[in-house]
Amino acid sequence: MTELEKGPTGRRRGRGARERIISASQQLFREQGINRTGMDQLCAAAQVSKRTAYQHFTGKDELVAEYLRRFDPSVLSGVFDRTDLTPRERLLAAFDIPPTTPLCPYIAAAVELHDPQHPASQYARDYKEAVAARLADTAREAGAADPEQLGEQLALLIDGAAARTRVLNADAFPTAAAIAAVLIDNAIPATASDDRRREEVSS
Amino acid sequence: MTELEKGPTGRRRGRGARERIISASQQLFREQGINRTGMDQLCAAAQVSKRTAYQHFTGKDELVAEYLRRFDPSVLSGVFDRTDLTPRERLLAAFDIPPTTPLCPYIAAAVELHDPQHPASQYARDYKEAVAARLADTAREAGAADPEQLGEQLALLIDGAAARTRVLNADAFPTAAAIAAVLIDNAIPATASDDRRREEVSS
DNA sequence: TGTTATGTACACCGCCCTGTGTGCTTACGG
DNA sequence: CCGTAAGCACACAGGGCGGTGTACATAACA
Repeated sequence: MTELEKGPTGRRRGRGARERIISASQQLFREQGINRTGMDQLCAAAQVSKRTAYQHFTGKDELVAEYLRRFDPSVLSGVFDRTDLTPRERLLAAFDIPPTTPLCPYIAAAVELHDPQHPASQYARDYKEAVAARLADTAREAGAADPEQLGEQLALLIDGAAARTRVLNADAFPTAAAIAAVLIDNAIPATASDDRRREEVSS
Repeated sequence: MTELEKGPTGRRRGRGARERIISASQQLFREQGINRTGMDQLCAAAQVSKRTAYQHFTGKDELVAEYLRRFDPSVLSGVFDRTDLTPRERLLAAFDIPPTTPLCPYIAAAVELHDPQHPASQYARDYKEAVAARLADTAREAGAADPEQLGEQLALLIDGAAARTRVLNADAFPTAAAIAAVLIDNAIPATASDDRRREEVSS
């Protein structure tokens, strides 16, 4: 069954209702949250009948899981694949988020679902660990003494900035970037090639 | 830990139903989240009739706001008022949270309510800013070069650890504490007192 | 052509939620 | 003692939610 997983708008037989549903959920779940988005509204936004939606997904939970599963490409890839930046610049670029980003949906999902056993919560953990791993890879490339530690630290900074931005309604990523710069400089033994700002502690 | 009897509000003849309601909401909203806690369940836990609850609070929103408003004493005070610690130790003690703490309820509330105009969201902002201010005060006491910046940075670390703990279901505060130690040491010009501890082993 | 998978339109169910209306019981203060 | 206000028990309204049943329409492919 369902061999229609052709990625680009699977023009198999129907007219891609499944993609429209996922696309609508990407938008609505982000804008309004998961619990505040009803299936009626979602189906209306996707221009899909409710019956069709429930033929593609056994329930809302499965849709939520798929919504989280399909996320990495949009945020993760854009930063780490830039070859025009040095590894150190790439680490810092992770904190240059466009102001359009509302909030990391994985944090929101973990709070809203409130069930660590939920499949979507598992995807959230996977994503968070994947981000930390990629940060660690880049940290290793940059010559950090303990790449795993630095990766975990930078990941924590990103999450902190995301959470704080949400609560305070004010961009907290510059603060996180400043911390990241300090951590990176402290973690890289002695790199003369980079433009790192040696900090003489005020003075 | 419901030690609800005899609040200062018990001036009337009633048996402090209001305090019981707030106490129950403290527990249930934290354990289950706001949206997942119905008024029926809450009233049952508080041993209060639903009618009484709605005579004390015009609606659930008002109760949620009050739930957030009454929080600072339990978490905030315990750390900053310890005179047995040096300012630097006090800053680090903010990351020594007991494992009983589920998650900063302000972050959860901001996600669950999803409305920056909600009065509870305003309380959340006030609290976050108050914590940052107290951290800044302590940082100033510790002799930091830029206390406000350090306070904001440490506050971000706390929020990041809270969010990450929630998503990954694993304690992230040790990592945050390690970052905090680096930031503090970098921010304090030259600690002649030299009370800096040995480097904590960060997992 | 016909079959089958896919999608549509709309009504519908049961559940749980916030919030009320109504009448009754209790505790206190004068 | 009685009066009054706080609190209680119970039922119920109104609505949104997730999810389903049924009958019909369309596109692809044999």
